[in-house]
Amino acid sequence: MSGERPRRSDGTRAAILRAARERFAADGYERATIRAIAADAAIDPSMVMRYYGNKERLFAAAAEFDLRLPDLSAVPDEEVATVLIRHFLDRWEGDETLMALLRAGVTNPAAADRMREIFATQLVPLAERLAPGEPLTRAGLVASQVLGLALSRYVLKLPPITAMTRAEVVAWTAPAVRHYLRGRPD
Amino acid sequence: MSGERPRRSDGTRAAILRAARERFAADGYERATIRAIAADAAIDPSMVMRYYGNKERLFAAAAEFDLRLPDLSAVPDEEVATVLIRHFLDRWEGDETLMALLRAGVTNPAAADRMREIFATQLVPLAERLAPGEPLTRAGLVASQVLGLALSRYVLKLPPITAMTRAEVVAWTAPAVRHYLRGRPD
DNA sequence: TCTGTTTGCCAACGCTTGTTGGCATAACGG
DNA sequence: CCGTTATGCCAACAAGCGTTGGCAAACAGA
Repeated sequence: MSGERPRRSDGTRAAILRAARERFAADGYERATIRAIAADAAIDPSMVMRYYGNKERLFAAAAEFDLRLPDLSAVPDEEVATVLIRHFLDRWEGDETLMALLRAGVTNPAAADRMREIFATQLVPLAERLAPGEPLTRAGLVASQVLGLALSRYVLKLPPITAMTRAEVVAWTAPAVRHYLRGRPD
Repeated sequence: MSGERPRRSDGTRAAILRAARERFAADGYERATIRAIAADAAIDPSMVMRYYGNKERLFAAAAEFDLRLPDLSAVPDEEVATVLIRHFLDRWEGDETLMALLRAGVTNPAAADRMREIFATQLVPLAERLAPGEPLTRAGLVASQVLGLALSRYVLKLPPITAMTRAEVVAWTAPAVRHYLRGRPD
């Protein structure tokens, strides 16, 4: 019932999805053209339409994403923020889907929706287990710091941020994230 | 030598610039069309070309921006972060140029350039006066937090962040910014 | 082997985009 | 007053976009 038998075109479908993620990540929603994606996947643009219907649905398929947040129940309190930031950096650098979501989410409502959904369904529950009250607010603040870091480092490439090593980034931002997770406002 | 005598078309020029800022802020660089901007300014699209040459130069003119960072030399150390965040919120809500720069900067290299330039020439000097060493790094970190906040609150509209009042935002983020300005990494 | 389906390409459509050149009219300078 | 310049609109262009329909070839099941 749930199992779809493999088709001969699965390779092409996967190539399209891979190329789409690349282009959306590099160029954003409007500048990533179906024609360019098709060229990257070495097939005809009309195939993209046949397999994914239209550009919007192609993006939806390419923007499927799991943060894969680790289980932090065994991690000592003082290290939670450090582990979390390291994990986010890994996800940003190891999977271009997040970049596609960020670049597209700034101008495309559906992409922004997906972004909200991801943080609401995946980060908030983690904050619920970790934080002493107000998990929504805390999760939102952590998200804002992580997103700001990604924006500065990977998209805008602010020189002071790109100049930092991974370890420096973690060391500097960990206290801020720790404050959002367990601290109190002024 | 520096004084350009006023032209009869100055009103039109200003209307174009105002409409351009609005559209770039709302839609980003590629979705903000010359035609839409011209319609908002109630003139013909060809006038935009005559007065600004092309779309890229129009954006450059519309994205002229001054952070107007206040003199913080008289502000007590503990309040510097609070004052700074409040000022950024003011600038973000009172002038759509910053939104135009953010929305455009994610996909347009020239806009990203301008963004880097603004933070480098305006925020770094302030960090040099305030911070005990490493002003570049500290300015970059403050920028990342402020940009992340703006992205979450004004662009992506993450529900937990938009639900916060201005005062709550300031109270929660001030300790993080204070850490970036005067604290030490882990 | 014959038949129907899947995979792929080609050519084209309707539309929107940035951009251009020409033509009218209004304002200005002498 | 006339000639020049500035201002504005109209019509059109070439290019690129998402999208569609049809046709050839390869495959699958009988």
